[in-house]
Amino acid sequence: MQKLFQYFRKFNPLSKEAENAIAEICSIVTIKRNKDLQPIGHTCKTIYFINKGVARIYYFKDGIDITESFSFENSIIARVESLFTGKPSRKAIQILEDAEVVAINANQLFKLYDTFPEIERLFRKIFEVAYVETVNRIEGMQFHSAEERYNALLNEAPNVLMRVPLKYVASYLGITQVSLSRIRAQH
Amino acid sequence: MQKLFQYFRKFNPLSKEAENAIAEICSIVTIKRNKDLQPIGHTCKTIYFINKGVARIYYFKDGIDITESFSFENSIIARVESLFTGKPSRKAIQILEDAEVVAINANQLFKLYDTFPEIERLFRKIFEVAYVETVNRIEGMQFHSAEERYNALLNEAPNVLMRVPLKYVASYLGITQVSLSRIRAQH
DNA sequence: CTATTCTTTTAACATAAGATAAAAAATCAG
DNA sequence: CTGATTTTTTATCTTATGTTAAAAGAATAG
Repeated sequence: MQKLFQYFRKFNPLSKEAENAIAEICSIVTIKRNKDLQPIGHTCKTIYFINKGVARIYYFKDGIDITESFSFENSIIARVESLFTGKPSRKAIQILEDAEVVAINANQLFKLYDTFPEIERLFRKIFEVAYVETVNRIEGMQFHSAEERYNALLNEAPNVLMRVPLKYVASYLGITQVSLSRIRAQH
Repeated sequence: MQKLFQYFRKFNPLSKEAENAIAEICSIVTIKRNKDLQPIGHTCKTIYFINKGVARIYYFKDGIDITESFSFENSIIARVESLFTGKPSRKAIQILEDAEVVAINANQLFKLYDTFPEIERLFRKIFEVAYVETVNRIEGMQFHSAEERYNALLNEAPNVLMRVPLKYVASYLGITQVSLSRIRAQH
C-alpha cells in the first residue's frame, strides 16, 4: 500500500483520514503470468495499481488478439470505457509477468468522492493525465509509418520492448507481427 | 448560456449558485469561418462550448496540416494536452463554420473547484466521457483499413462528412486526400 | 535434459495506400 | 456574373505493409 500512496502524492496529497478510507476499500491480489485479471465481457468495477509485474489490456477483433495498452509497476490500470459507462467491457486485463496488484473497489471509491472531495480530485487528476496520454497516442498513430511508430516506442518506452513478447507489441503498434519482425531486421 | 447549462445537466445538475458562479467566468465569442479561435503555440487557458458552428483542432506534422478532431454544436472543445499540463500547445483550434461559442476561463474555473465540489464533479464527468471517446477512437485506428474507417465515420458521424471539407476529413482518418477520394469513388 | 510448444524470423507474393501531377468541379471575391 | 482560387477527383507509378507458409530459435513442462 505504501507505493500506492506515494503514487497518489504525485497527483494530490491526501489527509491521513482519506488515506485510511482508501485503504479500507483496497485488497492485495497476487496473480500469475498469462492469467486474466479481468475477463472479457465483465463490467469493470475495480481500479488496479501495479506493485509488481506487467499487464496489458487486450481484446479480439475478427478473432485476432489486439493489445490496447501495457502497464508496468507504479501505474494504474483500468478499462475506462467500462468503468466510466457502467457497460460490460469487450476487453480483458491479462498479466504478462507474475504480479502483485492493489485492487481498489470502484463503487466504494465513487462513494468516497462524496465525503472526501480530495479523493475525487485525486482521481480526476490521475485520469486527466491518462486522458492526455491517450490523446498524444492518437497523434502518434495518425500519420506515422510503422517504422516510425516502432522507433518512437523504442525511445519513449524501451521497457515495453524489453519485457513484453513481440507478438503483443505488434498489434499495439497497429501492425502485424511479420511487419514488426521485418522492421526490426533492418535495424 | 442556456444551452450550456442544459448540456451540463446531462452530466451533473448544478445548484443555482454554482450556475451563477460559472456564468461569471464566461464570455460569448462570435468568430468567422477560417479564423483560428486559439493559435498554435499558445497555452490553453479556455474551455469552449459551441453554441453554433463547427470547429476543429489541427496541427502541422512535417509541414502537413493534420486534423485531430472536429466539434459541433452543443459540445465542448479544448486542447486538453495543454489545458491539463499547463504547457503550450502545438495545436490550434480553427473555426470551420461561422460560430458562436461560450468561452470559459479555465484558471477561474479551477478555482471554483475549491468552493463548488459539484463543479469539479461536473467537469470530471465531462472529461471522463471525452476520455472514453478517445480510447474508443484508438480502437478504431488500430486495425481498420482506410475504407473501414471511412465507413465507420459515415455511420457514426455523417455530419462530419456533410459539413466539413474532405481535405480535413482525410487527415482525421489518417490517410491522404487522394486516398479518401479514391475510397469514395468506389461507393 | 529432452521433447513439445510457443515465439520470432525469413521468404515470396499480393494489395492497399502514398506521391506526384493534372484535370475537373466547386466556391468565392469583386 | 465572371475570373480566380480552392477543393475534389482521376490517372500513373511506387512502396510499405498484409498474407500465407515454413524455418529457426527460445521457453517450458515433465
